[in-house]
Formats: sequence, structure tokens, C-alpha cells
Amino acid sequence: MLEKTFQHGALEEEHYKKWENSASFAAKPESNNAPYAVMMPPPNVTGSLHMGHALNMTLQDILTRYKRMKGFDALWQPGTDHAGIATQMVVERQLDEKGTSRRDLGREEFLNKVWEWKEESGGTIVRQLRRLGATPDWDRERFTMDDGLSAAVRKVFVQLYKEGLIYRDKRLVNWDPKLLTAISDLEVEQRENKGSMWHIDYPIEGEQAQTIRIATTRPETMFGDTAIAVHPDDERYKHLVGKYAMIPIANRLIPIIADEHSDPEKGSGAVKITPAHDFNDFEVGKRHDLPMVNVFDIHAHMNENAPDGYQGMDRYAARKKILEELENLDLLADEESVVNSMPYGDRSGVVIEPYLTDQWYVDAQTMAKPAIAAVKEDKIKFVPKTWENTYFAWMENIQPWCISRQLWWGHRIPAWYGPDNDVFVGADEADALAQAREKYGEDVELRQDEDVLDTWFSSALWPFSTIGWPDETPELKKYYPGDVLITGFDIIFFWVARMIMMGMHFMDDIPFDTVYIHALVRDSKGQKMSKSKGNVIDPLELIEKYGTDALRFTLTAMAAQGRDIKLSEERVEGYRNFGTKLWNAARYCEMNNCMPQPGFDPSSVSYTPNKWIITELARTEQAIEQALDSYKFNDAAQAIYQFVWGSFCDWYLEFTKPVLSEEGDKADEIRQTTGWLLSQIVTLLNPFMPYITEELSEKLFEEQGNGAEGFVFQQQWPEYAESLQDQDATDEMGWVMQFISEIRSVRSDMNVPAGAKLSLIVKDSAAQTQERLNLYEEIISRMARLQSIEIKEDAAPAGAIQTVVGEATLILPIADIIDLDKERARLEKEIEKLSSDIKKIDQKLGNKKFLDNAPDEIVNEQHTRKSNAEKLRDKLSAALKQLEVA
RNA sequence: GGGCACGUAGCUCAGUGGGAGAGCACUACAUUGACAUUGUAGGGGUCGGCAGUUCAAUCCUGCCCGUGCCCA
Repeated sequence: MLEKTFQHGALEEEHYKKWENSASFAAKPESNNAPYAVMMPPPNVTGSLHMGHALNMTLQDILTRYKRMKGFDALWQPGTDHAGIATQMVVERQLDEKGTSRRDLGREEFLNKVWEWKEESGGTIVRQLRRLGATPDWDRERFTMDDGLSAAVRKVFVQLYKEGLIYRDKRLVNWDPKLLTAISDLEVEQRENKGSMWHIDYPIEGEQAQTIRIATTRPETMFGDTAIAVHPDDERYKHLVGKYAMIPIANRLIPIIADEHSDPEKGSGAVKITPAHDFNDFEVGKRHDLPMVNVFDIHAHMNENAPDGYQGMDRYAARKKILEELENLDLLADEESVVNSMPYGDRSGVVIEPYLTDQWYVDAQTMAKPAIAAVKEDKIKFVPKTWENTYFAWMENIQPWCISRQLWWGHRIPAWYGPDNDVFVGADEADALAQAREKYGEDVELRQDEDVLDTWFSSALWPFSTIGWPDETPELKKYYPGDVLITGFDIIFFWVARMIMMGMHFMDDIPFDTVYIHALVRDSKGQKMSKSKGNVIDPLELIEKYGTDALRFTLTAMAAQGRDIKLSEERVEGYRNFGTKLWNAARYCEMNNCMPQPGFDPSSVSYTPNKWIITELARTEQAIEQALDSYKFNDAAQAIYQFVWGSFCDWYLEFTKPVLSEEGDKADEIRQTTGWLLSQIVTLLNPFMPYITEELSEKLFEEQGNGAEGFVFQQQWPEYAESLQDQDATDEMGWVMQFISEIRSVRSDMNVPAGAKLSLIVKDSAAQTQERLNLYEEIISRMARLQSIEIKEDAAPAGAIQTVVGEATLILPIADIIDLDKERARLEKEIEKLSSDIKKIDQKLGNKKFLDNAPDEIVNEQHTRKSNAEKLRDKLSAALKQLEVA
């Protein structure tokens, strides 16, 4: 006998262990089954499970389980990402607590420490994925710094270098002065800040006391100015172009040039040009061949190019001092409050400096072309499609991708430098040495580039590097391209776009044909979850409290396309209740000996309620299938929820309840049907709620010898013949349900005590109705709490309430209970509603244009609706009249 | 400043060119019946506003208002 409720905690762990020990999540490349491949977005090895992961992984798991049950050879490829900066920061923080640092340890020792940390703590996230019930092929778990993946990274680097698609360049990068590394554009967040615009006068050379006024938000970079620019058409400054201005304090002369970059409308119309510290100015500098004067060191402290007294000063301290000094020189004309957007490092949170350094770049513009085409040509489809706009907008304006990072943790760049700084790029040092020997004619000492690659460089290779590339493995052959990538919109640029670029280049094919972009999980108020706001909902806490199934189902039910999820605990509780409902229905089945029988054939049933519920089941399965095939996860969840609770529990089990105490063929058929239905529900619900369904299957089907060998997810996904759907049965049971609901509704409106059993008189009934009443008298009487049903054509007795189902009038004589006023009000209200409906329909039918233009079926439909409404109104009016007489 | 979403019941959200839906919340009634982690019933919405297209608009188009996000 099942316990009273499903105890999720211990059972979940127990089931997961059994699943995993059986190695049954494994892909089978040697099988002939069609492949279904999903690449798990590798979570950061430093990470722990957050709500976004929970959603992302749940959806992938549902698809994987579903396709696996449908007979596909499913590969869900798991793994983790080495997360360069994030991981290095974690370990550095630990070193800091011990009063040491990575520089104290040295590169090799530090990397040992990171690996040590990874071995000890890197497993958190994958353990948590297990709690979520995720079923990737764990034996194939990869890490972006595995030997195989690292080899793939080197090969890609070397090849792109040889093709000229990777190059070294000195240009402005986004420099993080806290982490002391370059970062890519994508790792920079623009944030709006209140700041100041300072207006500063620069004296003009040779013009006594004449100045040119510039406006800047960054006075501390003025020592790096190499020009002042005015717009070529700006009449105010035409006479000054070609002259020289003097940088105050530094007293260095710079030319006044004409360039369209300066906007006459903004500030004074003259701007200082600091090519080494501003992206726009860098372009101006290149156009005019200006010198690039860098005034900061790597910490964004003033360097030797700043005047004495400033060197070594922090950028903001220097700003303050410069402003004071300008004030004293009477050259600070104005300070204006402005809101400007400033670049921040997404990891360090400090203001990023545009900084002139040598870095490695990928020619993203070239690589983006085939990647854009793949989406344009619909080889890759985004779901929802609107994300394609986002993709194109970025890809079509893509900038060179800075891939070098001044870190230690990551893939070290496979480039070596000779004594004259010539670079040799090769798969390993031997390769580089060989190249060097060729060049120098002798062995020389080479020094490897100190930098590592952007983490996203290796994850961009994930769809093929994890399955063996560059080797021609069976896996690579079978699972590339994959089927769907499920991820959040926040990494479309970081990851999705780059996978497409790398896939197109190295595999000459798309990495996946569908990109499903899921919602962002917010808190119940719609706020983005963040540690600093303290509104983070921990999926593990919800799992603890309500069970994995409840959390999974909640996320699934809320995963509507194109809308963020506002997660509230009440919803999770509600879906936990859904599990309990199913659990209790299963207990009921167990108590009544309704278990699946071998050889049961759903097409053989003859009792109409059985035919009806089988029809409903078949339609539910179709709905789930259709929903999952089009990534409408919420529709799939709703379909199964509605079937289990709304059809199976609320109606079917109630219809059949009394028969189960009987013996005989009918009772037998119901028992078999009920048992079969339970087994079908367990199967259909399994991808969504794997634990409770597994537990039911094990306890009820397996242990008690009622079929079902192995785990539920190893079973076949059910397919129901179209012929199982019986519209007549649907109509008939629909009528029964309406009949019962109608009586219940009237009873409730009239405050008839639930315990009171009423007599029912049915008037004006057609033969079919009488036949149905005869067939379902017992069911209707019980569920509508009637003591008798009588078919009579006499006028309704005094003090009866009346209602209508189809052509028949239902009369409930309850003179002793009835509240006449209340009944009158109820009838009047209904009649009023009907009259207004009829009026609306009349308006339509009286409109010639409508009759001329609307399709016939629509016009006919309106006629039918009108006539039905009229019949109903007439009957209710008669009832009302009867009431007045009484 | 440019772009993309979204605005439907108290809340969270589905949905559709032709009769406004679900869950939760709320109200009433029901307590040892598989299930109170329940059942039955009920109330509640000019589908953000204004115009246009159409025989017909909550749905399509435009503008406006509001909210959120991305990019500059």
C-alpha cells in the first residue's frame, strides 16, 4: 500500500542513484536509431545551481527524455566550463585570505592550486544537476580544459592564425585595471552615472590671452591629448584650424584640427582628442596620424607621460588635482552636471579603461558572414523568432574579438616569440621550435606568450570538441550537427553566435538547427534576481521543500515563449499539490485493484465512459507531442495537468467509482481501463515529473508484478491509433457532465444543502436524452445527489426550480427549500444575458454586408447560436412565468 | 538616441480575425468517502488609450501612454 503522500526527499536521491548506476542515460553511437543531440550549455565550474540553470536544464531534460522514449538515440552532452576570470578570482581570493597571492606562488604553483580547487569544489554544480533529475550522458562529461578539448583549442587557433583570421594587433582594448587584463566588448557593461562635464580653456599658441574652450568628462586624460578637433563647417573655429593649443599644466602644444567627429551642437563644439584613451579619439587619431600618448599604467595610475607631481597617482585623484590646478590657473570655465554612461567590467565592477596594448584578435567580421547566412537561410531557426533580430543586429556590426586575457587560468596561447620578437604559432613548442629553426637557421630559445584565451573561445567549439573533433569519431559523425540548443538570451552573443561561427568554419555546417531561447527567471515581483538585491530564490531550497518534480513542473508550466517567468512559491506549492493529487489517485487505483493488465487493448473497450476517457488520453498525448515539437512547454504541461486532474480524477474516477465494488464484465473492463490509464499517465508525465512517476511505477507496477520492467524513461512513448478517438463517446459523456454540472450549479445557487437528495423531473426530452438518462441514471443521481429521475410531460409543480440542458427542461421540485425571490433573480439574470446575446447576433444577421461577406459557416453558426439561445430563453421564461403563478 | 518585447480577472499568466480563458487568491457550502496538499459552486475583465483596415478587431496596421530589456 502506498504511503499517504509522496515523500520526495529521500526517494529522489534513491531513484537517481539507481538510474545513474544503470548507465541508462548513455548515448549509443553504434545503434541504428536516429540521433537526437543536445549540447548542454556548460555551467561554470565555479558555479552553483541557480534558477536559470534549473529552467534551462529542466527543459533540456524534458526534451531528452521525451525523444529517448520516442526511440531516438539521445545524446545530452554534459560538461563544465573553466570560466577563466571567475575561477581565477575564486582561488585568488582564497590565497588572499591566507595572506599570499598568485604572484608569490608563481604561475605553475598557482595553476596547481586552481586544479586542486577544481577537483575539490568543481563538482558542486554537476551534483546539483543530479538533484534536478537531469539525465545527460554523464560518462561523456567534459571540461573545457580537458586534454582533448585543449588540443581542439590549439588546433583552431593555429589554423585561424594561418588563415589570417587570428592576428596580433596594437589597438585600444577594454582594460580592467583591477583584474589587470583585457576583456572583450561583451564583458563590458554600460551603466548610467551622474557625472560632470568640465569646460576647460586651452591657451592658443601665439595669440595673446586667447583660448579655445573644450568640454570633457575625463580631464585626467588631458596629458594624453594630441589634438583639439572642431567641426570643419564650424564657422566659430575656422580661423583656428591649423594653429596650436597648449595643454594646460603639461604645457605641451597640440594642433587644432578639423574633423567631423566633433559635434558643433555639443558643449563648446571643440573637443580634446586623446587617441590612447578613447575609442572615438583613437579613430580620429588614425585619420590624422596623431601620436598616441598613453598616460596610465596597468593600474590606471598616471605614468611617466604625466607631469611631475602626477606620476603614480590614481586616475581619480589625478582628476581632482588637475581640476584644482586648472581652477587656480583660471582655465576651468564651467562644470555642468550630466548623465553619462560609463563602462564597467562585468566581473570586477570597476570602470574600464580604453587602453593601448598588444592583444590577439579574431577577425569576427569575416567569420560572421557564413554564420549570418546560416540564420538568414533558415538553416538555423531561433525560437522565438524575434531573437534573430538581436542576432543579426550584433553580427552585422561585429567588432574584432579580443581573445587574449592577461590571466593564468585558461588555455595558454600557442604562440612563441623568438629573440627578435618574431612570433611562431604552433600546436606545441616543438612545432614552434621547428619553425624558428627554419627562420634562424639554428635552435634558439623561445618564450611562450604569457596570456591565455578568452573562455568563450573554447566554449565556442563545444558542439564538436566534446564529441571528438578533430578526430573523425563515430560520435562526431552521428551527433553533429545537433538538434536544439536551449539557452538564455544573455549568451546569444557570448556563446551562440560564436558556436555558429566556429561550426560553420571548422565543420562547414551548422552546429544545431534550432536555438530555443528561454525566459529569464525573475522573482515574484518581476525583479531580476541578484545577490545584491537579496531576492534570489534558491532552486535547491524549493526542491527541499516541495520536491524536484514540483519545481520542474512549475518552470515548465511557466515557460511560455517570449515572456519572462515571475516565479512565486505559491505556484510551486500548487504543482506539488498536483503531484499529491496523482499520488492519491494512484492509491485509489491500488485499493480498488485497478492495475495494468498485460495484453489490455484499449480499442476493445465497450463501456462508453471508458471509450471517452481513452479518447481524452489520446488527445492529450497529441497535444503534448505537438506542444513539445514546437517548444511550447507550457502547453504540454497544461495538457497533462488538465487531463490528470480535470478529466481523470474529477470525472472518470467518479463515474466509475461505484462499479468497482461490483463483479462482472463491466467492472472488469473499468478496472483494466483504469489501470491502463494510470500506467499511461505515469509514462506521459515522466519527462516532466520523473521522480513521482518512477516511484509509482516501481511500487505499483514493478514490485507488484503489474508489468513495467526497468525505468519509466526507458519505456516507449505511447502512440495511440487515431481510431481510439471516439467522438460519439465524447459527445455522450459531455452531455452527462453538463447535465450533472447544471444540477449542481442550480443547487448551489439555491443554497440547497449538499446533503439533500432531490427528485428530478425531465420534460421535453428527446429519445436520445431518455436513452442516456436510462444509461447513466445511477451516475447522474450519485454525482448530482438525486433520489429519483422521472421523465414526465406535466407542467412543473409549484415551487420548482428549472433549468435546461439541450432540448430538455430539468425540474427540481423543492418547494420547501426554495427561495422564490432568489430563483426569480437567477432566472432573470440568465434571461437577460441570453437576450443581450440574441440582440448582438441579430445585429450581425441584420447586416447585409455581413451576410454577403462572411463565410457561410460563420453565418450558419450565428443562426445556430441564435436559435439555441432563443430556445433556452423561452424555456427559462416559461420557468419564470411558472414561478409567478406559483 | 536606436531597437526589441510586453500591457487580458485582485495576482501570475495562456489564447484567438467571428461565442473572453486557466491557476492562485476571494466568497458560499461540504469533513472521517484515494485526496483539506480535497470536493462542489460562485463573483469578478469597456482584453492600456485613440484612430485606421475589415462585413466583423482583444487579435492586423499606425500613433500615444505605461513597463521591462538590449544596443549606442
